[in-house]
Amino acid sequence: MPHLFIKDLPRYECLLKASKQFPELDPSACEAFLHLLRAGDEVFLATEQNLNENSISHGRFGVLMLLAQNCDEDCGAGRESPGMTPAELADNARVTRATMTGLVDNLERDGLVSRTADTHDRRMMRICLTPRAHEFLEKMLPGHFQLMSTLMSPLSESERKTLVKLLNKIVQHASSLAKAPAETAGSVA
Amino acid sequence: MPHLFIKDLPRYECLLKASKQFPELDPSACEAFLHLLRAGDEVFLATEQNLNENSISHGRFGVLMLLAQNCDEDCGAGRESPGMTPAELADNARVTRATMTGLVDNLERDGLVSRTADTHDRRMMRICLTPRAHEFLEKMLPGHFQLMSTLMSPLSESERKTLVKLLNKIVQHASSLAKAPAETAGSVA
DNA sequence: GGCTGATAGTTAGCGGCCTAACCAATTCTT
DNA sequence: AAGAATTGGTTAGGCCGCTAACTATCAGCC
Repeated sequence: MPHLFIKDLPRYECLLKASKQFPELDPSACEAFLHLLRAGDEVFLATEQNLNENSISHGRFGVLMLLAQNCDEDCGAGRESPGMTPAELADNARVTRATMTGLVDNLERDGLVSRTADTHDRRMMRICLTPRAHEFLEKMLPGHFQLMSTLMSPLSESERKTLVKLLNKIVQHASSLAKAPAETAGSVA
Repeated sequence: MPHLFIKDLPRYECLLKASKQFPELDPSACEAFLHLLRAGDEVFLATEQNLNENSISHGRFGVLMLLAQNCDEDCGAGRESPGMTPAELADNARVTRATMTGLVDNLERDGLVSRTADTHDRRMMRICLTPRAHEFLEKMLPGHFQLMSTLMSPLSESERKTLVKLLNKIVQHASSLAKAPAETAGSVA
């Protein structure tokens, strides 16, 4: 399931050569793009491996984290019903509701979440963490956080700040592209 | 299919707060980690959307690119049989052979690649691009390269170099972790 | 020549991602 | 109050990852 379908990134000379054939190919942009995908993949796969050793998928783990976070913070803030709805979960996890149905199905089957009908709006369901899920998170989260620290350990504090700054520039531009794709892409060409 | 299952990244204060509860959580590492996943996702999704408009998936596109590259370069270098084997493709694309079988199945069904038996070793297949695939790539690659340029346009040349340098540090460390996970993780703790 | 083991490719089955289509319940409109 | 539009959740079917098990072919060794 990697994002980047290449084992060995092309050398810069190859990109230069390819840019002769395709004038649209900007070698330094291409290089940065490929390295970004590669790095994202690499750290993703590292954490996924860790999650798999705890017998959970990245998707299901994400749902548990969302529930843990929103339970802790919003319950105190005066929410009437506990947990979250599948629609909220899907929205926050950036997947479709259909996908969330499947994730919740499997989490429920494994006894990590519970589905209960909302009392006020009978269309809605409330998804809540079970005690078992809390135990599970308590046990595996330290290792997960440790791994994130280890993965980022080669960078100093100031390097991390620089990295975040550069990545933010890309993300902000990309998300503005997503809203008006045709015009922006055309104007740059 | 995002790598990062969170719509809104947590603010730094939240990470600080969480680090009180979990001493293993290094807020700046966590922040860098999340931003890296987010940025990788964002550019990946942007290109995927572009590929989908050309009615091809990222996985299949990767296979076509591998074939296009290895045809051009290795045919001249004195390879006896044209194309690549499924095993070579799977290895280079970082997926299993079973996955590659499926990808080639669909590409063959769509008339973009051909499967022929190797004459020397009857266990092997040779996968080749069809003329239709060459046409297809000619038509859609300029837009793909253009999009990569656009996505990286917010960064200057020197910023791109810095980004690549930082990402390389992470990747090199991560891949060394992958070979000896237990010891390295332990020693850093 | 005929075992044994390694290698290439496929198949079967599962998880998780998607879209499209579908009901049930709510809300808006008139 | 009754029909229309919206919203929440699920289902069905497809693609694409994976592992495990299988067949066919090749290579080595007695």
